[in-house]
Amino acid sequence: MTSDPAELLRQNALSVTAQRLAVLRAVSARPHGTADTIAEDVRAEIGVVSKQAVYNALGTLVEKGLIRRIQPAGSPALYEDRVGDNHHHVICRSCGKTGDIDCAVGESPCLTAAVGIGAGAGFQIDEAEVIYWGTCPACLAAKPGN
Amino acid sequence: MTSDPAELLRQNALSVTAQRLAVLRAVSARPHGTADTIAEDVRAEIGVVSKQAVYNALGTLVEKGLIRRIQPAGSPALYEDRVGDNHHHVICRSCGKTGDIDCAVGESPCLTAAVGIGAGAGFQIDEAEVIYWGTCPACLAAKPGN
DNA sequence: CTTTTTGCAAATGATTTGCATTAAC
DNA sequence: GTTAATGCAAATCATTTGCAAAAAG
Repeated sequence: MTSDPAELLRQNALSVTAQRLAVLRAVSARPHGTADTIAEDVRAEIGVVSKQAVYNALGTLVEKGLIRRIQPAGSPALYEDRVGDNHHHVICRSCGKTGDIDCAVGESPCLTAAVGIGAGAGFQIDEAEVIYWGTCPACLAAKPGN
Repeated sequence: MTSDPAELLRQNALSVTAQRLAVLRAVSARPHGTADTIAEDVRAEIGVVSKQAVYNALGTLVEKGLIRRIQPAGSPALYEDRVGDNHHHVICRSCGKTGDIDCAVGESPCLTAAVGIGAGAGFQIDEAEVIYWGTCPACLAAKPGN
């Protein structure tokens, strides 16, 4: 089906370029990478890419729903290729490590939970962005008291 | 108890300055204001304030837990004085209007839901940041099809 | 050949940083 | 008088924008 990156692009009326393919691959290979990280990975793969090509590709891919953008407070945006499943993220305050968390409450609990409540009543919710802030196991071990 | 702003500052080992008091008041008076909005409000109250004093005050107050910072993707940070209660936010994609949403699932469902799950296992969660994206009633009415 | 994308540079916007001046304690 | 906070300017960082050159369809 849509397992082939090039095919995936074509299906979305996008030109198939080496940069986009590399970006797509980089996002898959290293989930939760920043635009910078991805640019590096892409460079490692196809030599050179301009920062704009990366931003451009990422933006387009997000628009088409091929990848997802996560924007944590105060940090650069992260990108991942898990789309369509309602999952959320944990971010370590110390090292920035990011993990996935499958929503524990069911299918899309946050969305249903939010509809028609108090001060936010009447809003037509289309997306729930959930970020858990905390400390990852490694950092917990490294700095027990400190 | 801590109803007096000046007292509140004192309790947190902070100097009581006109700017901080005004910032505190502005955040209470206009929840979900941006740093800019707050700066304006403060200026309306005490004449002049530098942008830095505002950022400074907001940063300190957030650190001390007197106010809360909400950072929506791609938009300037918002500030509010509702702290300590596990509530979330809805933001309108069209007009940016922000509303509060009391967590429908109970006390601190998101926190408990997250502990010890799959890829995020072992994280010590200390905060759940939830932002619902959608369209507010006004914008829904204004642009039905468009 | 026409349209889209890349690449380079410059622009934008929010937030931070450095340091002298000023106010708080 | 000493410490902490303000104000002004400059710096930083992620991301966007504009436009010519290059590649895709």
